[in-house]
Amino acid sequence: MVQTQRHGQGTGDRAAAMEPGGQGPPQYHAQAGAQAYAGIANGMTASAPLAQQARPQMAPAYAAQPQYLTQQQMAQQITPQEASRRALQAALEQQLLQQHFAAQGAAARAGVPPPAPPTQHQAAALAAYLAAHQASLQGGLQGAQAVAVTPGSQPGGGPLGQVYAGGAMPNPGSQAQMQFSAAAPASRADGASGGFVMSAHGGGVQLPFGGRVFPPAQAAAQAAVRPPGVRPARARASSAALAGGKKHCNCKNSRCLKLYCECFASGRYCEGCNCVLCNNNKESEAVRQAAVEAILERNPCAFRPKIQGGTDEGANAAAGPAPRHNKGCNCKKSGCLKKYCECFQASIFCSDNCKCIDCKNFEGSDAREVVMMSLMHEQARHNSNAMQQAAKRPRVADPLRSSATGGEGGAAAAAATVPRPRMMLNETMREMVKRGGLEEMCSLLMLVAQEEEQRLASEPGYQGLSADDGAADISEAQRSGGLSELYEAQERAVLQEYQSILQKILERVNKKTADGGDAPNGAAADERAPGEGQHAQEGARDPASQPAPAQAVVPPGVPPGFGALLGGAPPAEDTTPAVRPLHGGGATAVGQQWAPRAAAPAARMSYPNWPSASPPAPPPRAPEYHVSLPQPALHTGGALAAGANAGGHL
DNA sequence: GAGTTTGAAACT
DNA sequence: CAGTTTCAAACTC
Repeated sequence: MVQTQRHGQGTGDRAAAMEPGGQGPPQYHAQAGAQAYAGIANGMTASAPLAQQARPQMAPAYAAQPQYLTQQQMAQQITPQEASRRALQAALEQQLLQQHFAAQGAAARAGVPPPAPPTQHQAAALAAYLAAHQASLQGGLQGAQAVAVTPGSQPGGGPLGQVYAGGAMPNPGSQAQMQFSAAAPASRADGASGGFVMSAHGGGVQLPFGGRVFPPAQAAAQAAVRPPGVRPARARASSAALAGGKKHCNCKNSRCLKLYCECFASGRYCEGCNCVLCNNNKESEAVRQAAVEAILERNPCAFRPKIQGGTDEGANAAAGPAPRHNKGCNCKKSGCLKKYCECFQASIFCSDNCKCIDCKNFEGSDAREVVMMSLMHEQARHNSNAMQQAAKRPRVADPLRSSATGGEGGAAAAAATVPRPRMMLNETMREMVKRGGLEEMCSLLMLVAQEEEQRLASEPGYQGLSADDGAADISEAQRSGGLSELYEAQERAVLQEYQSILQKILERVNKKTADGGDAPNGAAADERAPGEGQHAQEGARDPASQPAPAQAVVPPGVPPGFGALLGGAPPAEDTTPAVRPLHGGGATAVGQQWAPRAAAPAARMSYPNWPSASPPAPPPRAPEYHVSLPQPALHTGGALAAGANAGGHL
């Protein structure tokens, strides 16, 4: 497995750490790990069990040291930290392989070329993640991140990148930094991205070339809602066009060498973008490197994820720090309810870090709820349309749909044909909220919901919408592997949740009526005179008047406010049997308005391709890993638990 | 698809 | 550090 060695101790500034030969902070070398994972890329088939396939492939890389130890050997040789690290790696490795094999299966069903196996870069990314994890265990960092920047790209495979491990440190200023090396070449033969930024928040680790590795607890939830390889259609297919979860930029003047460029900012080479005079590519590596250094000189944290902290999946929302934007937003006109706002885009509430004006992106904001419902409605329609498009499309092999892009051309095409949201409806809803017409709004929403229901009912094969069948439908769709079935199930679940939310709003209106108050709830507070600083005006955000906001913690790619859809029900079919969450994904009580009904939890859904901030780093308080492996049990007093208690985990 | 709006990044 | 300009994405028509 990965031999993460700590060669030094201490702290240091990031810039110094990145200077070749500079006096470094702790150096971690995950070379063995990258080599080990190289075995993953050797082309395995989906016919044999994962473990049976992975292990033999990896064996050569570990030839120098025993890979499988007896329990006695383990007890003698393995420290608790090492045991936890190995367990984590095994779990992540399994996910990586599962993603790959599932994608293979999906490709086979769709008649498209199989996806490329995990690359050495992915392996290196994983190794970096593990290194950061190790650092967090040893350094006691809270909410540690693994951020890999500045690809080394030395021919023949020099240092692949830099890993920065940081986070909310118990001791301000203390940071552990490390460098990992990998035997893998610094860039893929196909010229794809060389650099990457990983966010090791609870939302998982975004691997450099698509794919995402989740901590065990989330992996199960993810697997439960979406068959790997099946991508929901996109919300917007123009500039937000995604490939493997990546956006394509359209930079014209920055040469993709400034942080304006999302590709560059996220550490990726531009690939398939529409940019002009792009220098963010392998060929211009020298120029690119200079740009990276210049930016880091100006701001050493420039490539760090903008969103930090938070809880895992919201299950323990009250227990951990809420995710927040590092710098905070400065929105003036959008009310922080449009994707101009980085907080909103990242699916988090605005925080004290923000300097926004007339902010409506806080917990309990009715204006936010309206926007969320609008988005949800749009998403339901969107999925429905995509489903119909997919159903109409004959399943034939399309040579133009390359595996490199995840074979999502179909989804893109479907998305491109999706009609625009009902702007009039949205405007009407906003107006109603301004006037305090919650009841009117609810009536309207009811009508829309009925319309959707009737429309769906008119479609052949529609089974109707019951209160409890959402999850079962999705599971069934997964088993059948049908894209259209999945969308159908998703839409049903969305409508179900939609129904639930409407019910809640009506209950609130009724309650207010009963209480003798007819004020439009938070809407009145939301609609304040523009120009007033929100922190002065938002009582809801005043810590003295309201408890700390339990942030809506949602996985990356989930539309803001959809968190309640995701966390709760255990997967109908646990696809990661070797991994079990320590604190299972219990029902997520994210903001009271959005909590699913206890009696009829909605099916959890995932919207992985929802355009989100780059890098996609939402949720998260560091997850508490607990992995069942054929290794000594991780005793609670061990590193894992110790790390968790100290917040020193990823 | 063109034009406008918005807010982050970059610059002064 | 504040104000201004540049930039690209989000949004509207």
